[in-house]
Formats: sequence, structure tokens, C-alpha cells
Amino acid sequence: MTEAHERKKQPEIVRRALLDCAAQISQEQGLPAVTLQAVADAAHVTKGGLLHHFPNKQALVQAVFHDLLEQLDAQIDELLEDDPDAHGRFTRAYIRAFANADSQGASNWNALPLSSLTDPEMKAMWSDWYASRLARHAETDAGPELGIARYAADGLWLAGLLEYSGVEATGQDVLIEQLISMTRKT
Amino acid sequence: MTEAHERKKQPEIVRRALLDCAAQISQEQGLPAVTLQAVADAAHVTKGGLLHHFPNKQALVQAVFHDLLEQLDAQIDELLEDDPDAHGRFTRAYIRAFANADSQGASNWNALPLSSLTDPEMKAMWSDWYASRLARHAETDAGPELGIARYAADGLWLAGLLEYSGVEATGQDVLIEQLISMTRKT
DNA sequence: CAAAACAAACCGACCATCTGGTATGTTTAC
DNA sequence: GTAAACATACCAGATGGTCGGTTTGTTTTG
Repeated sequence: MTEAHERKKQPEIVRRALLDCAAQISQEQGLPAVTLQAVADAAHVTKGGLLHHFPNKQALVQAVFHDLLEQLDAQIDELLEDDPDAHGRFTRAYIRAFANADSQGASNWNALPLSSLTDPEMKAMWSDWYASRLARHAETDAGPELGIARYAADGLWLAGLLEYSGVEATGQDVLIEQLISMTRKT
Repeated sequence: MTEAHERKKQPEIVRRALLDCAAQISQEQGLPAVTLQAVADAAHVTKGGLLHHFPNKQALVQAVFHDLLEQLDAQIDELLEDDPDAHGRFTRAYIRAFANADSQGASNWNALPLSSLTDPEMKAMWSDWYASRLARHAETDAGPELGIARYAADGLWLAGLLEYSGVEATGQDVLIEQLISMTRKT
């Protein structure tokens, strides 16, 4: 993204740029548009340079996915800290994280996770993350009501991608708050 | 799919075969595997023959999507008839339809709808269908609780695709019944 | 009713383009 | 000076799509 030029030979910066550019292309034009050439061009590197950082395309895409997962993980941790209520704490953070990912423009959290269903390894990545996270919060976030709330958050996020983007955004905040209230102890 | 051979020059059958084969390939190997050649081979037609029925690949994929939408629509209508309770009738049918699409093997209802987020036209197809259907059942299926139930159904369906397929299928039926109960009048 | 005329259904070869990937060279950092 | 960080050149394969032609079905005509 940012002109990672001028400064010479800074592999970590280049690597970051590659990840960011790949994520952006994926969200703006869909995963099929994420070609080695396109990513390399966007990051002001040649295809050879790209393939120096990632041995093949699969590795690149998976790295992007892993990166997004880490961002999500971090954001959830952040939200967890600001929540005094114990019961359903993780579920609330989960809901809010996906709500942000949906509405805010800063989200690279679109096409990739969906299209990743094709790739078994990425499927496993998500499954593992979700399972481990759920295990960690078993004491506060078990129970079917909370599970439904999380599923609804997924559905809401999915719906956000399907809308004409913009239309009928009204009422979404209300729905999210209603989901949050579902996580409170009855 | 079926040997649409022997019987000569039956365009409607060939067209159906092409749609079915494309749908099957898409669900078994993901949408990127849906190539003109692959679909044509599977339907025992040449690429030229395929392109006689569909002017280009986009038209083919959109036709498949349209077809799946019609199937969903029909199944929902079926479920609607067997439901004596008025309030939340559509929402229950929606939930059950997606639950079936998820668990049953007969579902071609996987990769395509997801990957279709790339294509604006298919996005619109879904949006339009959903909006019109919602308008038709405005009197029985308005209200945020029912909306949440539907969103949760979406999320549940999505989760079904992400699982290792098989593991933890337990409890899913319970969750669905819980969703159904959410649609009853309070 | 048969044959000609037309149109639809389908085939097979071909092509321009793009894709991921390799192999090899050149530059920079330590 | 040596190893990492890149660039350049190149390729083999696949993909979507076009085009001319052939087969099959339908309609028209005498």
C-alpha cells in the first residue's frame, strides 16, 4: 500500500506491504483477482520478489488469512478488557468485532474468509481458532443462547456483504444491541 | 450428470445437465473448478456446445445461481404450507430450508452462494429475492426477533460449511429447534 | 407427402491471454 | 565476501472465447 520505496532492502516492510495489498485486492475485487502479478504490482515489487517472501500463491493467501485472524484475535482481546460483565463476555466481543468489521471501512475482512471455504487448510485455521477460543471462554460463554447470538452475528456480517452496501444500513445498530442484550444473564 | 446421450438433439435436457453439472462441480471442488471445459466434459458436451447454450461463463454461473434460488424458493413454499401457525411462518421455513441444505447430502447449496459475493449481479439476485420474500411476509414475519432468528440460521449454515464436516454435528438439531422456538409468539 | 429451405443444436480446431512457477542474474546489507 | 533481497527473462499449461463447419430437426412448398 504505502510507498515502500526509497528505503532499500527492508524485507519486513515489503512483506507487510504484500500482505496488505493482497488483502485489499481480495476485498475490493474478490479472491480470484488476487494474482501474483497484481499483488506484486500493488506492492511495488516484481513477481520474483514476491515469490522470495512466499514460496507459492497458497502460502501467500494463507498468510493473509492468518494475518486477518490475528487482527481479529487482537481486537477481541481489546474488547474483552473493556467489558466488566463476566457472563457472555467473549460472545459480546465477538459480536462487536464482526460488527466493526462490517460497518467500518478499515475492514479487510470480506471476500477472503468466504472464499477460503475452498481451501481445507484455511477451513481448519478458522475452526481451530474458533474452537480454542471457545474452550478458553467455556466458563463464561457456554450455552445455546450465546451460541445463537454468535451465529446471528455471523449471519448479520454475511448480510452486510450481500447488501448493495449502503442501503438499509439503518436498524443494523439496533439489531446489534439486541444481540448484545441476548448475551446478558436472564 | 445423467447420460444425456442416445436421445439426440434435446436442448432442454442438455441445458439442465449443464446446470446440474456446474452446480455439482462447484459444490465438490469449489467455484474456481467450474471451468467451461470441466462442465462441458461432465455433461458430455463440447465446449462449443456449452457456449451455444450460455454465451459466456458468467451467464452460466448466474444461471446456476438463479436455478438454486428457484429451488430454495420452491422448498420454502412447501414448508410454508405445512405450517399452521401464522406468526413467523416464513422465518421457520427459512430456517428449516437452510438446515436441510446444510445437513442433507442433496444440497448443491454451498460454494456458489458464497463465492457469488464477488459478482454484483448475483448479489443483487439474492438481495432482490430476499427483499421481495420479506415484503410478501411482512405481516407475519416482521420484527427484530425473527430477523435475528434468520440471521442465526445463516450463521449456522455458514458454520456447517466451515466444520470439518461431520465433527460436532451433534447439537445442531437442538440449536435449530431452539431457533424455531424463537419464532413463536412470546 | 416428399423434398427443398431454413434454423437450431452441436462439434472441433484454433487463438490470445493470463496464470503460477522456475532459473538465473544483479544489487544491497552485514 | 557471502548470503539475503530483490529483478529479469522465460515457460508450459490452462482458460475463456471465436469461428467455420456439420449434423439434426422443423417448416415451407409444390
